[in-house]
Amino acid sequence: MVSSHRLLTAEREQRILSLLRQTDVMSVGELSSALGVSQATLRRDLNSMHERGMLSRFHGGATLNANAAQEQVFSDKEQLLGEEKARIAEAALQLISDHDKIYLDGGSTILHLAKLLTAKKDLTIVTNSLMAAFVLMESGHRLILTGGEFRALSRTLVGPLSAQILDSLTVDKAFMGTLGLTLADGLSTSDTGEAFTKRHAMQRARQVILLADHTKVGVNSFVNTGKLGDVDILITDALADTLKNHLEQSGTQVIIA
Amino acid sequence: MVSSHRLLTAEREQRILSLLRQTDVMSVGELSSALGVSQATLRRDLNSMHERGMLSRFHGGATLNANAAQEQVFSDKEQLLGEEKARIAEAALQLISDHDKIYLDGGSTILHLAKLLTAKKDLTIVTNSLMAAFVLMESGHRLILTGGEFRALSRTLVGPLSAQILDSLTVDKAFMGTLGLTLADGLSTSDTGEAFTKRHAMQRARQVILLADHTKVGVNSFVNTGKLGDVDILITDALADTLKNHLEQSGTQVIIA
DNA sequence: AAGAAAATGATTGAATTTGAGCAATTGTGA
DNA sequence: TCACAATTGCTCAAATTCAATCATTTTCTT
Repeated sequence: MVSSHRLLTAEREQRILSLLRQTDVMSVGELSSALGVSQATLRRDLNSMHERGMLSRFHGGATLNANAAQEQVFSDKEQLLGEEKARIAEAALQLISDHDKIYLDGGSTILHLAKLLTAKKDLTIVTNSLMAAFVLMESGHRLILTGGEFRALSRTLVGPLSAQILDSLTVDKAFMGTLGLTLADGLSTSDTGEAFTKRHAMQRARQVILLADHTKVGVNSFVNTGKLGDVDILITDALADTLKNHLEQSGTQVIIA
Repeated sequence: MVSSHRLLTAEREQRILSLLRQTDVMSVGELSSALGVSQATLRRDLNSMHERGMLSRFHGGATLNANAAQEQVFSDKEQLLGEEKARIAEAALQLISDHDKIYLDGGSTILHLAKLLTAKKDLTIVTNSLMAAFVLMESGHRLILTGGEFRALSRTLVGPLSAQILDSLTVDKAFMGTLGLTLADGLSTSDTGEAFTKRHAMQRARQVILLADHTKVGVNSFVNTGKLGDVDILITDALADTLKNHLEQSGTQVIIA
């Protein structure tokens, strides 16, 4: 909405990151005089960047160290629809509270979300995604992997073995991805092992939150992984009104990010 | 820059760690004068860092976590004794045939081995090591992770949860690492969860192969993980004749790489 | 061009951090 | 075992930083 403002703040953010890369730690005062803006503005910038997981905040300044390693890691298909997925991930982040126990499914949208979790404190994170595990390795959160057979295509752990651990845990919220989503057939994916694990994960969560960009809507993949009714909240970037109304009438909250 | 800038929390923490890496143990007084802050502040820092597992506290001062000193970050550790570990790993590779089902433990020596496995065909690899999993992600081998709680220091999956999958599988050969190895106390490691997983893994293997460089010999860490008699083959880079004879007489084959 | 919306900078009270003093605890050596 | 010294955790005041608020400026929309 305010594109030229964004350019200015975006420029500041770039310079903040650049300065932090040079000098690991900087105080609010140092940064403020380096950029020629007031400390109030800088605090607003730092807090906003921290909430988006771009840096670590502490009393008196900021640092990049904690999540510096994650920056360049894995830029596969994250480029594709990066904007939309980032927005969906940020909306999902708002649903997470400190001390929550959550499940993270595979997929690049959820990988986006994983990178933002540094902004939260003391989470218990259960996941079958090897990439998410990699991102969260140094996060300080409690991290539990489901185990199971590794599927190279999605880089997730799937199949009957994965259910052994999964079935013995319960989480507050499960953040799920999907390959397809239709009114008639519900959720679907391409691999039977993957579907098996998804179904078990969704059963073990008090609340199921589906992250799906608009390209997934109307697609029916190969194996069914659940009904739309299993989803408590759908977060997407765009959705036809008819489908939106239908979902909301059947009890699924829809968030357009 | 501003010359009179008080040290920020993050800055102090970095310098504390850096000082401790140079000088294993430091007293509160030494650290306080080295950083130019009061002892009260330093105690608060040390206690906070201790709670986060970054160092060990004792009456009068602090030291790097007993484990951290040994296990540290992988990039550092892989350099250390790289020659010896590479030779041990190559000797271990000779014991693996195509189509084998094997278990890979954590540790940098075994990570070396994992990197060599591209030379083999159609292996089934079970592991609790996240680093090994990353190395083998694109290898084309069948890869199974045990699951369990992630332990940052060793980057492995440990604890009771890991046993659920482990106990339902059987492998031909288990390639194990260790932190300590003595005639009297057998194998030992620093974490109870880690020990639990190691014991289960060794039980599920027809043949247990221990990879340990000479720095591990004579060391007794914290938790016992098994007897020397549980080991079928020991691969190391150097071993005193007395110990070698003793092992061979009790049925453990010794390979000096 | 006028009005609405957003960003910025200053101000103020609240919250956090720091350092010093003091009682309680721990470790040490006789 | 006892006493002595050192270390620790605690509380309190001073200093710093933070979050919230508001006037002002800038930018966007109509």
